[in-house]
Amino acid sequence: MKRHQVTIIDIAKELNLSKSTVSRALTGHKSVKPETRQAVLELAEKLDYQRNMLAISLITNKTNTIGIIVPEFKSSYFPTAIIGAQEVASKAGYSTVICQSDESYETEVANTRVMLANQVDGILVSITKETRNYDHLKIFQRKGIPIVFFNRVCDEMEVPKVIVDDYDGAYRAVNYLIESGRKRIAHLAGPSSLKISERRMNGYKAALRKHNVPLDEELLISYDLNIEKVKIYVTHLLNLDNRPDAIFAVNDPTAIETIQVIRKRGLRVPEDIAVVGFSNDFVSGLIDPPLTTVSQPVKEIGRTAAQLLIEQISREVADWKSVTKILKTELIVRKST
Amino acid sequence: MKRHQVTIIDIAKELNLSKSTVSRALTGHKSVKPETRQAVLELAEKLDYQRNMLAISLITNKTNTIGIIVPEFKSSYFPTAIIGAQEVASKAGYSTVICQSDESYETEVANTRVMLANQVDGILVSITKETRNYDHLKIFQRKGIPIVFFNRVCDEMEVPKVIVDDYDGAYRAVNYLIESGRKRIAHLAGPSSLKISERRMNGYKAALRKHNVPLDEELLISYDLNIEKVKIYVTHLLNLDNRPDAIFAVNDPTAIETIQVIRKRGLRVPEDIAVVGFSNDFVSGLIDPPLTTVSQPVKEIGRTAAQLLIEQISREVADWKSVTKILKTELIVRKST
DNA sequence: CCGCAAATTGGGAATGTTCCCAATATGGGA
DNA sequence: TCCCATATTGGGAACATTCCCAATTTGCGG
Repeated sequence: MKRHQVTIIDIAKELNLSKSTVSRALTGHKSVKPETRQAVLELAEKLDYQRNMLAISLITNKTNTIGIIVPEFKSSYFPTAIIGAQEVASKAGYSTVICQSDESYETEVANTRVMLANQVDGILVSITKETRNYDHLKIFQRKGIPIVFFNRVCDEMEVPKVIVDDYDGAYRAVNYLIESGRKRIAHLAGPSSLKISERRMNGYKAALRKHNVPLDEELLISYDLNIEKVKIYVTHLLNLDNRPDAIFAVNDPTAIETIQVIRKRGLRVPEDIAVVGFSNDFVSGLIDPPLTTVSQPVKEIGRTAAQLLIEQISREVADWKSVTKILKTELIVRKST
Repeated sequence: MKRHQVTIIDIAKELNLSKSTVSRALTGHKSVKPETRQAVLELAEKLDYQRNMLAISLITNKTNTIGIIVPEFKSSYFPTAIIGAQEVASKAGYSTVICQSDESYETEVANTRVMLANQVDGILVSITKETRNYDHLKIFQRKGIPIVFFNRVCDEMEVPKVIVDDYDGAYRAVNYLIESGRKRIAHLAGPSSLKISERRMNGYKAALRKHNVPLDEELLISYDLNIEKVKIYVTHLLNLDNRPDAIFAVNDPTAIETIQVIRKRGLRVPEDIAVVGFSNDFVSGLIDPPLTTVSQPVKEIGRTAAQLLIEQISREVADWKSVTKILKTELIVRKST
């Protein structure tokens, strides 16, 4: 399928003008006679003329595009964050290229190549659970292309990051469990490669400590977020001699799956075991029983990240302010506790 | 932020070669001495060289990018379809630009401009519920840029489309309700601007007809998919002298909201009123009660659409085969009926 | 050692646009 | 009517790459 594009030269020829004048008319430059501009604009409209951003970007060295790399689309989390980011970006005249790494390091690397080749002006990244090497992301820094992390951040890079106060959220959730009388609280944590897991785990530990509940290593399980494995771990917890009376899950999908497993075993939530999640996924209020969870301002995270990124892009000099914005969480108590 | 890019000319200078040779080495052309290629490749690697797709696309008149325009990201439907489409696209060497029209006609038009300006090789579209004028989409046809509709299609354009058998799915759902003893079945339909609503409504009517149940216009309500309005309509239905004993909703979010409203009124689902949805959203099996719904092969829809699009792109002549692929649905019976 | 074909490399146009600088046109005051 | 300032327009380089055609080098048989 080869096709011919309408170019400013076509318009110029038709109107006996030079391409320079047409270009000026189209970009709204002042020094062009009103009638001329009018004529150009009309003909452009008539011919369905569309400016070729490829050529423009090639010259201006700016694509007005930001890239977003997220690990998955399964929960409502990333789609929601993306909506927030797009909102801010499009208001600032940027379009977005979205890539989904499918929790695979390989794919993430490939995605960064796509972004680089497409000359994005900056990227927003939330890394995969597998990512341990950050060379593919450091390339952006080296090339002077701004990068902002959100949610799943890379600690060894000095760039802006947007996260929520995971520690505090987890602390409050576990604190609530203890204060409502739960004695043995298990934590189904995320992989240690993610800072997010670590912070939530620390919040969990801190709450136990505050109430002088000794940490029982048996009740602390890290897993790789592969949802199928939840069954194994929860079953294991239920089989303990002294089984837990509450489970704090690292995120909502995990909590939801945990509830399913508990129920299949004939136990009741929350009577036998309370369950708490993290993130307040769209589904969490709808399931049975409605899930108690720590809510995050997800859209706001996307907005903030985009804002930070665009700020960096429009900054003249490369003084990466390595700000870390920490947004607040809120404990939403529902029927699962 | 101005930055300098590493170009093939930098590499050429460093190695005392011409840019032509470097280009050939990089693109894997045969007529270049192995040692030369080796040297070029090594230096490129060392300098973090990335080919500038802008320039390449400008010359080849091909961006290897497909655009995807969807109305929303709130349900899991479109994210899932996008995953399917991306899967096929990236296997074929295409990257994707995703735009979300937020159910706004204006935004959709703006999105098509972005796609055009970015010279996408083709687009996948699911229109907004507001879209009634299709000029912005017909531009693509006129320019010879392939377009494929999925889910929410435009009937007045002769291009490939991917849909599910909505009629049949709705028919089977309503048929099931009748056969399980329901007498008065209401239908909370979508806006008449969407063919999808029409087809589902026709399936509803056909099932009634088959069982000689007269169509009660009072029980047939079209609404604009603005989820907040569900409350008004369902309340209205519940206030009828002869209230329905079943509600067939046009999609899952509507069905879920319907259940909430029914329960707030102190009625039970399914004992008092059965509810059926459409699409088998990720959440549908998790809510209370688990929702009976018509499942669609969503990922497969995305895959098929992308496949069709890429076929069109690689076709030499513009013989738009206006095929309409109709995928099968399946009735998933759960506890809400 | 020469000639010729094959292998390898170089030069320059072309892609569609912006932007700088120069060229031309316009108009008002002397 | 002429001049000069201002308004308007034109010409060409530049962006990074590909690709065609031409130029140069290489190697092998005689």
